[in-house]
Amino acid sequence: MSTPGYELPLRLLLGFRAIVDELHAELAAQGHPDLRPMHGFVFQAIGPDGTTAAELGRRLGVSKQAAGKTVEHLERLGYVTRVGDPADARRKVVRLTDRGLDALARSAQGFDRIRERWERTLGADRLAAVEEGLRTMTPDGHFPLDVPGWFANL
Amino acid sequence: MSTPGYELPLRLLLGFRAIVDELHAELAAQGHPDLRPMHGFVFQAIGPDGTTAAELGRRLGVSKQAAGKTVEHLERLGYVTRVGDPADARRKVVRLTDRGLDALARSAQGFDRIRERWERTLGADRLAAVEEGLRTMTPDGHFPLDVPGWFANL
DNA sequence: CTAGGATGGTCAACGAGGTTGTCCATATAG
DNA sequence: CTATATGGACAACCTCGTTGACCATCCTAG
Repeated sequence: MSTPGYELPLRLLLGFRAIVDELHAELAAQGHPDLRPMHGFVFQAIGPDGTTAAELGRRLGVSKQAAGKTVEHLERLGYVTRVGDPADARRKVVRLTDRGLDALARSAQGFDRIRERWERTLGADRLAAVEEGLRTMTPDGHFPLDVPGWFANL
Repeated sequence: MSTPGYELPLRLLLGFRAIVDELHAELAAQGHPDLRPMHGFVFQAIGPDGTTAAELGRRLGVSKQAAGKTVEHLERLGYVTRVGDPADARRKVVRLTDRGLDALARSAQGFDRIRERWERTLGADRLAAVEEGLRTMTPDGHFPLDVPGWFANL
């Protein structure tokens, strides 16, 4: 009786979830209790130069209205601001605030800490084997940002 | 420059997504277009002998009401039936129909096929290293069904 | 045998977050 | 200048998970 095929995707999901849950517990303890898993993808999609709600919706794989609601929510939480574009009166550019940048930095540090914990538990070689195997089996290059839209249909 | 910590969860998610998308495409082409990715895990949780909605909720980590709604939905799609338990008039046992068993069998075969493809690409030992590492780092026992809500809400 | 607690199922209200449809303001191409 | 495309906002609706409440049924301790 070999390993059943369903175990692999299940473990992948559980691993992702375990890391994300741990990260958000850290973030909550560091002054970001309202951040949710999808917000990291939203911050990445906004990018350093900011973007519009419509463009954000395209990047995230959701409608512009849904993106607009998310932006409004993050604005209430103080993570983003919307400023009018002098070059185009229709556009309202969404930008990360200092608080948003702080959350982004803490997320990066948190992911590094969690990886170090995996490394201590598994050992450097076994963790490297996992990462190397996943690197081989998953597409390289740009990480897709349409995760929120994809997750909704799960 | 060592591996950034954010790569691991991203690769885990990408791997999960790749497998699930591939299986979903197969199932849709085999007469199960309404089956959504997480339903396979629900079928696994129901098991060959059937269960109650309350027990299903416990196994999936959601409320009994949510499990009941999922059962109702799967019942409309023809994948499960609910039959009264003669030994306990409170219980309504959820069982897989022939269609449900067919979907379960095709899912299992699909997952196995995809795992074999990973094994051919990575080699048996490297795939085993990935699975073993994930097995070490992820908790046993729960097939989380609340994934969409988890991703958006917490 | 009965009283009290635990368990299973269902109904109702709510919230988060997504969707489509519509409308208006503004840009831009022909 | 006009026609089309785009960005933003509003409204109605859907899906799905949650909690709270309620009732029927089982089980166990007196």
